[in-house]
Amino acid sequence: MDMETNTNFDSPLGARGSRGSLIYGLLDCNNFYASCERVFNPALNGVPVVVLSNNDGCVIARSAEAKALGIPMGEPAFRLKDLIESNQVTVFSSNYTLYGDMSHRVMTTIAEFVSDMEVYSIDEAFLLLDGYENIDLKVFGEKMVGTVHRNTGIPVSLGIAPTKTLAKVANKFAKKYKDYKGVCIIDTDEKREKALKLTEIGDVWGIGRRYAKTLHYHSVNTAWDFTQRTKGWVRQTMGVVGERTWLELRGTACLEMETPKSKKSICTSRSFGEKLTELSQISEAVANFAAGCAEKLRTQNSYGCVLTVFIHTNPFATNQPQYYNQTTMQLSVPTNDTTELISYALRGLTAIFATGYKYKKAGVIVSEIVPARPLQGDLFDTRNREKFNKLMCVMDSMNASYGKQKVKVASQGFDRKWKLKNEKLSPCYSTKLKDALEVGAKD
DNA sequence: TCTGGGGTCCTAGGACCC
DNA sequence: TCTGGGGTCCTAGGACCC
Repeated sequence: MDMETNTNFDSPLGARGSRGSLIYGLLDCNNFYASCERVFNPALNGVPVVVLSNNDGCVIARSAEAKALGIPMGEPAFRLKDLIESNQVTVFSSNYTLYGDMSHRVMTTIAEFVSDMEVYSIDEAFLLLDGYENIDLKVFGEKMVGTVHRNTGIPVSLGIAPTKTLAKVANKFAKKYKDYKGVCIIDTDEKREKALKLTEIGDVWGIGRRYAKTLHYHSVNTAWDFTQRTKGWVRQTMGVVGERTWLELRGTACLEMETPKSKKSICTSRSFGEKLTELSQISEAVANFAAGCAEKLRTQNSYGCVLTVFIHTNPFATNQPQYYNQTTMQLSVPTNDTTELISYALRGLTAIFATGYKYKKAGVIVSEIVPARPLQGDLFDTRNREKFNKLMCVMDSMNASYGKQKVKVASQGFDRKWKLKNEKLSPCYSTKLKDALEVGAKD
């Protein structure tokens, strides 16, 4: 359906109707990374801002003004050079320390309003609004949205509906139409129908590029078209995952709130700032990736049993010889020890490294993660685990006090040829002072 | 010249076993 | 020539998410 056919363009679902069984809320931050950069630099309000991925590769966040210029999500930065210059777009390298801290502030504020929440990503949380039947959800939602904005400086939007997938749909409307004041509620079948008819099938949560193409081929263009197909057809075409989306869009909740689980796999990987050809250079990078995985494991108090190393050349450089390889090792004893994971990772790298290629990226993945080490280890394990455990504790606490990477293992090196580019990094406004205070306190 | 990083879940097919 | 059937486990690959 065309937007123009709507009489009320600013809030196409019309006035609020009588309430059905509302349960789920989805609150997410508007243009999160760009908004974070703005919080500490108000001069950026009203002007186009974009944030680039690691290595200053491609666009991963855009302010409304940048979107209006037609800058697409995921576009490589080098292709946007002219557009950026001619429109004076402010460009930032991604600053995950800043975004992580701002995210925490937002989530903490939401938690003051809703006890049952699921932090779904760095900038989104699902809320369970069961038991809120007797309050005006529109008023409640607007208060929450306003408070988050006031307390953190980050603008947010809230969608409320009977299922998670519909809450996602509602959220898009809350973002798109000013009259909703940041909160859109789908609480009747009429609104659901209207919303789904205005929603492109590819914009539905759970429908990616691939399925969108298939569905368009079958003349399914809107979320509403999709819901009008039979369950059997959807099951056949898209499996159980598609069937769930179909049910959710029809108002039957099949995705519940999830409790945070410890991760099943942990990956640390990067593209290199410059192409690497020498095993020694890549070893340094891989040692750092392994160290990164070890730290993440220790943070969540767990141990890995399997380690994978991979390396590859630049797949976009089609005129150059390509190489991709990976190897996976079972570890003799579950571990989160930096030195041990590094030694496995380097052994793996040596096994898969081939000379004569220009390498672009490498990574380390730890999987089969367990919460604790089994009491009965490997009988032939000769490592003094007690000692290394203490060493790791000391390393973590020193790095916590004096800053990341101050203490590390020799093979992590100082050369850092593999280091990524981030030429337009903003200062860590939100954590700089805190870090200084923490160092001071421990001094 | 220059194209991110970190996850999850599901399915199909092969190996293997009884 | 004829050549079971069912279960489990593992893995690779494909799809999705932010």
